[in-house]
Amino acid sequence: MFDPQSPSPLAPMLRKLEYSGSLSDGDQAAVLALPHSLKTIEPQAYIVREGDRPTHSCLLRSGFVYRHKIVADGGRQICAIHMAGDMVDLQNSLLGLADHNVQALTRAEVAFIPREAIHQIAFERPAVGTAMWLDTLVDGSIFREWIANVGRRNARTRLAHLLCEFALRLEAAGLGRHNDYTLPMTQEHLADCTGLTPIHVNRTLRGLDADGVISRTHRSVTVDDWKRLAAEGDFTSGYLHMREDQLGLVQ
Amino acid sequence: MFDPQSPSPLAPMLRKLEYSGSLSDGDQAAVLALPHSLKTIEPQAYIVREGDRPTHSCLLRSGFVYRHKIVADGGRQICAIHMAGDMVDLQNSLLGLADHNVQALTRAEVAFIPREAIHQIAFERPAVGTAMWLDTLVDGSIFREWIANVGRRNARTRLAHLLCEFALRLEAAGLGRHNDYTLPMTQEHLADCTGLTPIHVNRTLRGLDADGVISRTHRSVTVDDWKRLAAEGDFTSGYLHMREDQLGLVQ
DNA sequence: CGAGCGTTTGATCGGTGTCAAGGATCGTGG
DNA sequence: CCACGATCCTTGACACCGATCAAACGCTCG
Repeated sequence: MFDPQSPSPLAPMLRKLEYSGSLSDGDQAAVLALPHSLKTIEPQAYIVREGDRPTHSCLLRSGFVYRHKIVADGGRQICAIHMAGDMVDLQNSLLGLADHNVQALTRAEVAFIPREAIHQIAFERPAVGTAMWLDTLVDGSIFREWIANVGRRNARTRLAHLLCEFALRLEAAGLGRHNDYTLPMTQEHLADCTGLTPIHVNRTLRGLDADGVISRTHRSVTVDDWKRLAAEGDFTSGYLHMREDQLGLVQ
Repeated sequence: MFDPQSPSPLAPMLRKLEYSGSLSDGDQAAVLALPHSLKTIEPQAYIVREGDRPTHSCLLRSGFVYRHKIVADGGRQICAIHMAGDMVDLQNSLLGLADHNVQALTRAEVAFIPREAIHQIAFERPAVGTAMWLDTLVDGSIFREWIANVGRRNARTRLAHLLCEFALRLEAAGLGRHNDYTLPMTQEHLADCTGLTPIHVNRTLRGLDADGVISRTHRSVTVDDWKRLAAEGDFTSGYLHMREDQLGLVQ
């Protein structure tokens, strides 16, 4: 069922779970041996729709997905972006009724894990349970920061902040470097993350570019002046609750 | 230590924890017997400040508290309001480093519980642990709704939505009725919940009042037309994840 | 090489912010 | 019980950030 010689499809999960300290060999093996089914999701495809009653959580093995809500006038608000290693659906599956949509940003490889298996391992192995609980608390911390971002910052600050967050999370996930990374999002996605229109996102990004804070080519972002970007974005990394060694040279 | 005849100071905790089904007598007794120290917090006093390393969670026994962040230009964004029965500080104390402030809105009676005791009961009694985990997930769900509220709705819709949320949560907590309740917040607080200015909150509330949707006298809100308020606020109760019997006659 | 999607640009509009000042209400202390 | 002071609410005029509308451009991928 699980061959310890070859990397398990669930291996990306360990990185996030070892936030609060490393797991014992037994805990790690138990995580990697969780029952699951692998699936590839096409770009734009929905993983969960608001109103669904999902019975599985999913681990994102590669690619990007985002959570969003649609409001009355048709507007879309993105409330989270997830990348390889993230547990994407504890929120909806444990609560029973999905209160938001989860959609693929790029092609994504996921592993669906039955909710009961998650629940079981959480309480049979407290170190794993604690790690998963903390993971949901970190998600909550990022939600709070996003509330402040869209509620009380202007367009330029919002975007600079978002770029800083992506920089650190991508670097921690081994998907880029904080001062040079590829963002698989259109300006419309950025607009829906920040509560702006795509037109204004465009103008604002060009402003950051013209001022020498960042450079952009297609989807890749180069941070020319990290300290300035962080200052413009009112960004401090505390709310991400990363370990020292994950923060690397930044901050 | 704990006299089952008289109500324990921790009794308000049970209401929230029994969301996912009732707890056994043993679980209930264990919750009520958690070590704790009682304290009264004056209005405006801080319970946790950003940057603190809190070692205790606290149960809110009476009164109201709010979570907020201060951004670079001095603006304040409130990201949650808590009322009697809520566990206020799982987020900060379990994560270690506080990423936001928690402040008293009114005089509040709280019970501080050591973080280790929370952690211990969560894993010794899976039903309690599950209930606490779900509680943090519901908090997260509300955060997501607030992101959408400040990010993609106009002033009138934001405020109507907020009033609907308070209506249901206050009623569920036994602190009012959904169509007639007292709100212990100033218009400045409402502004900081919705990412608006107090002046615009004032104009918008007057508008809702003039249009016969609500009536206001000092801090009390009467909902004259619940269906209309919910429609104006783009409000559906799903994201609150309340039990059927808590939703009462609404929806 | 062509089609489609995403980006860029300009002109104008409107919702919300800002500034300033007056008015109501509540809690406090005499 | 009344007077007072502080806080909160209310109102108006004006400014501005970001939205909206419209159209052209350019890059990618098939």
